[in-house]
Amino acid sequence: MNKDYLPKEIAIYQAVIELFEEGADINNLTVSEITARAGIGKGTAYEYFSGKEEMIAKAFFYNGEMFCRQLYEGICNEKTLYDKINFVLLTMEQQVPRANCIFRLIHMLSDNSSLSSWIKELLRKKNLFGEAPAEDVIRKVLNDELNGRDMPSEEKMAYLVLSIYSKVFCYGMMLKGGRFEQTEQKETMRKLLNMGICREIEEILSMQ
Amino acid sequence: MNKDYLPKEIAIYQAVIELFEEGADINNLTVSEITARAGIGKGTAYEYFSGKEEMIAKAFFYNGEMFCRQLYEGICNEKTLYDKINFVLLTMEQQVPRANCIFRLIHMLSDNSSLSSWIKELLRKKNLFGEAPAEDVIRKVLNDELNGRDMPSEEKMAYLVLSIYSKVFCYGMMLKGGRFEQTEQKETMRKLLNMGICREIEEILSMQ
Amino acid sequence: MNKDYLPKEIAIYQAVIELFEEGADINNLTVSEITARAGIGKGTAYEYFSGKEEMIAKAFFYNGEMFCRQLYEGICNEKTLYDKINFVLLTMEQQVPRANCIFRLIHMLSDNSSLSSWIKELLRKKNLFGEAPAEDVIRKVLNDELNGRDMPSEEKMAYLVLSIYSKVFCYGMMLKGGRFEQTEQKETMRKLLNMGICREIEEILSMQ
Amino acid sequence: MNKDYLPKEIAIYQAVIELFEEGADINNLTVSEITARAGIGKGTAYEYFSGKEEMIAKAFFYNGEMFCRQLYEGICNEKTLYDKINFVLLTMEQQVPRANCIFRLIHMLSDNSSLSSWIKELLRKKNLFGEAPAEDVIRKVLNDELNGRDMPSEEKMAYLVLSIYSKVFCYGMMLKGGRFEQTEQKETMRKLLNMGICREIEEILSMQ
DNA sequence: AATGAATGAGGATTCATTCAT
DNA sequence: TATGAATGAATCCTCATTCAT
Repeated sequence: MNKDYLPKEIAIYQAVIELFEEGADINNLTVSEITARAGIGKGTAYEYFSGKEEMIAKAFFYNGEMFCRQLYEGICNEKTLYDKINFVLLTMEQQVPRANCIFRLIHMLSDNSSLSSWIKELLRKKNLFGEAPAEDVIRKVLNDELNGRDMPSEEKMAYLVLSIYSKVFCYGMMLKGGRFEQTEQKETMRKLLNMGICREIEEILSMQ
Repeated sequence: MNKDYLPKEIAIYQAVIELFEEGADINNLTVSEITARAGIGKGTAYEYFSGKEEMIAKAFFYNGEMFCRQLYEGICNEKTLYDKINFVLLTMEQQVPRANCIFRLIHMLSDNSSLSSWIKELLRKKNLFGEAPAEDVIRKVLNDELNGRDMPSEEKMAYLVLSIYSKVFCYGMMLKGGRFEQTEQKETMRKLLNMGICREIEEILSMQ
Repeated sequence: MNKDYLPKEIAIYQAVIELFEEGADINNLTVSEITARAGIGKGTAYEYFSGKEEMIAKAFFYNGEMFCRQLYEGICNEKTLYDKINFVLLTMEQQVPRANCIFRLIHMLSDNSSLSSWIKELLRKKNLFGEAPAEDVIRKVLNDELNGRDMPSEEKMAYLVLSIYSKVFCYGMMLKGGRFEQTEQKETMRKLLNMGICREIEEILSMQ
Repeated sequence: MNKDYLPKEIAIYQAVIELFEEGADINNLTVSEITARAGIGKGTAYEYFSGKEEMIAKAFFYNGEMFCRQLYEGICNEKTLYDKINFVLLTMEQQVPRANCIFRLIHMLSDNSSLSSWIKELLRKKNLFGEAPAEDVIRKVLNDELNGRDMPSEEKMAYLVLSIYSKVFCYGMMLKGGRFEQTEQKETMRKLLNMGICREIEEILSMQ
């Protein structure tokens, strides 16, 4: 995996992510800050990247890849659909800063910024599109669940994916926004969301 | 309404929104561009705003208010819940650029940028929080629907709001991302989303 | 004349020329140095010029124009051809630093530098080419001399111009290079050059 | 000859000259470009030269030496003064790129650049001054011509050298500048120049 | 109140040079 | 001896903000 990435490259990625998690605004991040944090010379960064934009875009992309991979591995360890979804929601609750990076990445995609172009380019290179990496995970989970049952139409699948994605994503956004501060609130909401998702899957699948 | 806003103030707001809709990146918008588009002198803008950030934040906030107001008026003209939701989804399909401004506003809230602080400050001044303006609308619609029925617990209300909000928001995001290109695709998705929302409301309300 | 030039523009031109005359290498001149010397803000320079190159190229061009104009006025005050040429050679002896700017300008034209492109562009805008401004002056002087005599062929005229230009130019170059240090040396050389030029004109004109 | 130069040294010289002939601006030449073209490592160049300036200055100096040597050999093969001069003018016409390097070298001498200092230093080491290498050749040719006649005064010799040098040099400059595009134009000019030079030599020598 | 010329702090980027291998 | 990865000083240029008019 990481064989694909050179050490200095990763140092830059981590520096960017750390700075972001510490509250920096990516649009005001400076190359000096990044390289100082990464512990390398300013000029060195330019041996690996064409410019600041590439550093930041790739950093978020890299981080997104790692996060999705971990998430997917965690999901695979769970048996039931309910537990899988619960794992995802819990992970988001527990790893708010890491999740924020993902949200920022998704937001970036709908910026008109040049970071947006970079991210889209990176997704294209991996044959992925837009929210696709998350969508991919959801589709895999749904396919596992469908095992032995009738495959619903593509429209219904797309709807299910959107429905699940939207709930998970917006729950995460609201967590970040500081809603649901108390633990019980989160727990209740998590259960309602999970039940809602499971119920909807059943309903869609039972439509003939 | 607009009595609250001075003409030059509005000129700035419109300039910012126009530039954004034409593809400008808000983080690279310059005061020169904004005032040139607004047709006023650069110095004049500083008579009305403390700085660039305030101009942009308030422009998006103003635009969001106007959009929500229009949306709410449209909703009020519809009778059934299904039609109300359909109206919202259709509006988003038909007014992608305007909707984008709203999405950008929502994204801004989870930036670490100073624009984010400004928006939060503005929301606070209006006693609103986070996604609250949208949430407000949803709550009003739900309350209309609940008329004469048992009020569900606050947790369930919060869940319903999140569920509805998330579907509408993420549908809009995907529209912007270029998914659902064909008209029939959009129509099918719109119906499925609307049915899903209505079904869920019924289910939550029927839980004792 | 100077109505064509704004005060800050001239301030930049003079700063560049002064710095050059003080021994600065134009390729290592910095915008900071130039604007500091001109007594204006760094940013201000960019209100008048697209970049450093334009500042320097236009400065030398402006200086060249002024020098040629003065030279031409001086020439017009002299009666005989001999006195005219003597005036030019003397001027070069007495105003070595100013003359250097002209030489540098001429050298610039055969650089592959971007300054070269700028200068060529400026000459083109004035419908002049290459060494043409100097050539122009020489042609005017020759025409005065020819008054009432047969006009030689264009080839011969071109040759005369080249011959006169080359002697004057290379004498200037050698002066700059520190040759002919003693006053008598200069005087002898000046006389020989002047006689050579006059003799050659006579010879060419007397060829049938 | 080349025993004086190490292979890597020559590789650098040729790289610099090639890049210049291909249109590079010497002031924007980078060490990377030079060493890449020379086919040696960047660090290696620093084993042979103290820095970039030395590389470029010595490259032009080396090239100048080679060119002058070849030119002188060619001149020696010609019998009459007219043919010798014709050979020089023809060589310049036919080898414009090579000649350009010489002109650039001469221009460099009147720069205030550090390259200028290097060139001057190199000339000093060879007991030569300024335009001296070219002057040397001219003096030799003149001495051959004077064989058996009265030696003119040093002033007159200096004048003759300047006169010849200036015509040849400025003709080359104009060739480079794109004047005299047609073959016949060049031929006519060459003849006029050559005749002018020969005539002047005769006149100076016949002055008692 | 309205303006826009002037400003200079700030930051991205380049590239000559070094030095560990 | 040969190398090229790493460095950071140096410099161009942008643009938010001010202030004299």
